[in-house]
Amino acid sequence: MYEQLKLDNQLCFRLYTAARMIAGAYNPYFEQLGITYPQYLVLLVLWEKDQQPVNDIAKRLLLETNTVTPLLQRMEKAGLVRRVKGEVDTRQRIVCLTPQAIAMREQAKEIPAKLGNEIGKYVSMQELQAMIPALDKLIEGLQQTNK
Amino acid sequence: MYEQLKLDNQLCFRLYTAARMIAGAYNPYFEQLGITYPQYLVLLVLWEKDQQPVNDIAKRLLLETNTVTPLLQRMEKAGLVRRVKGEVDTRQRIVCLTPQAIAMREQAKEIPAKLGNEIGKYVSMQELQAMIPALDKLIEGLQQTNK
DNA sequence: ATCATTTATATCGCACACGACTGAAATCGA
DNA sequence: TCGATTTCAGTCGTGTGCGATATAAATGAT
Repeated sequence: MYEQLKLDNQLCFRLYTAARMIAGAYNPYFEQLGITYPQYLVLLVLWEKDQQPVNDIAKRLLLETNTVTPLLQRMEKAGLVRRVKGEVDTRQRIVCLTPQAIAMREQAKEIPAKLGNEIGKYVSMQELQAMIPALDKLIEGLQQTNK
Repeated sequence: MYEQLKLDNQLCFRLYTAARMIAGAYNPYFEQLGITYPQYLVLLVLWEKDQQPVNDIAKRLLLETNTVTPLLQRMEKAGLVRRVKGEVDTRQRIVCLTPQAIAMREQAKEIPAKLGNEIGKYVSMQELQAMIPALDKLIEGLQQTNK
């Protein structure tokens, strides 16, 4: 009767838990670098393309600006980024990597492979890869719905 | 060279985002009930079996007690649970559903199906079901590693 | 029986996440 | 051109998550 309300039947709980578990597995590596998982995501975005306004970073990570702003402020305090006033559009704040954060890329380079090894002990890469299209469709769809 | 550090190549980012998106999709329903997603998870656990100590709930949700305790305190303040001293082991706090929370089960019954419809617009149930074994293996594996 | 260890819960501090809202700058429309 | 609207970034309040730590009760060892 309440079959649907059983925890074991809920895909969402698994996604929620898996995300936390992976973040936990990343943590030892991030600790060495003095960053957090969301800060790592910001670095990924900026390593791909430096000097982006807050909004572009937020959109890329599918986060709200009121999440990203404080995140960037903490990263600035930690010496990872600078936030300079936009010249074309003065409302914007352009986020730039510091030399320290640029150098950090070399350290971080090995992390995904290490995580991959860790996770690969438990799940085959094939199974993991197979999840990606479904996740992308889910994200794409709900992202529209939620706004 | 830094191919591994591209956001698009990261499974973890997708899990993290998908979990947030689904939570967002749940929110309209939870708002009506005056609960949050983690509180809903606690209710799922207690609807299955009432009167559990804090530790059992935490273990079931794979959360730390220092996450669950404040969660339960908020739920107690909201009139959803009572936390009574354990009689056998006085260190324990047995968490009990209030009549209000028991009644809420009827309201909540429809939620998973509604979410299923929502998500089903974008991803087939088959694809979603197919992810479950991989997620379970991943969670099981990392859960051990992370402690 | 008594002391050391373990266990159950809790507190504290910090870092997200997000809804609601604000202020200032850019843009749009008549 | 000039007032209305939109956009960008930000603040504030609330609710998680979790590492570190505290406290009291239960358990184990001698």
